[in-house]
Amino acid sequence: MPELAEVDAYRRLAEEVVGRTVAAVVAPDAWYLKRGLTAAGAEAELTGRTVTSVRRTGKLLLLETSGDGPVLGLRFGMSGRLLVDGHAAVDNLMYASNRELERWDRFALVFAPPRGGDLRMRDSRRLGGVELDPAEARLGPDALAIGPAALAALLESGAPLKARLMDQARLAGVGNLAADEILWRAGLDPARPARSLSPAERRRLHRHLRAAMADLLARGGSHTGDLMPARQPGGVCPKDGTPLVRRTVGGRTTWSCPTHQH
DNA sequence: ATTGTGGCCTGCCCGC
DNA sequence: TGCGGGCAGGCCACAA
Repeated sequence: MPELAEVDAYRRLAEEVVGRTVAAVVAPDAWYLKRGLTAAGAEAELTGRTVTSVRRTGKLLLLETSGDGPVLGLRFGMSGRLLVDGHAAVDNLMYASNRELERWDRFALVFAPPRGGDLRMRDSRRLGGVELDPAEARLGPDALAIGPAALAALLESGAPLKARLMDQARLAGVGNLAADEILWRAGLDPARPARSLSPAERRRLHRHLRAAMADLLARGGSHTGDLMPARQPGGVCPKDGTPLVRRTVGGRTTWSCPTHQH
């Protein structure tokens, strides 16, 4: 479930390793290394490099390294957590075990003295991954920064509105929980064709997109939305009390209110 | 090119 | 008490 809100917390945590130099790479899980990367390759490319800055686009966390070193791209999938010096950024992750087991450590940078310490990815379900120099251009604008014109452009499609919001190539950072929250706040039916929105509805969507993402970020997670507590069997709309409807839209479990979402 | 589907992976929870 | 099946969703390969 790490969506934009969680990965941004990871980014802030990862700031603590800026200025530290990689002494060793621990990559015990070959599956976790993507796009041809190997443990030996990661070791060769990263050892001796200093982390110079940390960025985030959508759900992708990026660590820049010194000299002509690679950009390290970290994806967290559903259950990935980030730990720096043994501390986690997010206490409670939905749909993932919150137990702390070292056997779920899939990738780590160990830093050289004097600061030492380490940065670890702990991912029970192994849906995340690590790559060097990820193709950042394949991601759309970040959901916290997208403007109304860019949003209007990505709505030029007959695909379901929700599928469009979750298309990371067009809008980076909105996951399933955030999408439900945004559309619930905006009063829009997730299954509507994206291009069917009127100009007024597009403006409303843009406003709620920005506000909802900022709220989730401030509250500390994509599971902190106002819709979230009702997003379960028997749940009723927190706005009007209508029993929520559960459907699959865009291939994802979708909860929405049949009364106020049109 | 665009859009939709299935599968990856694993822990957890339910019902028997 | 154990076990099997269903479920969660980010992402990618693949099909239409």
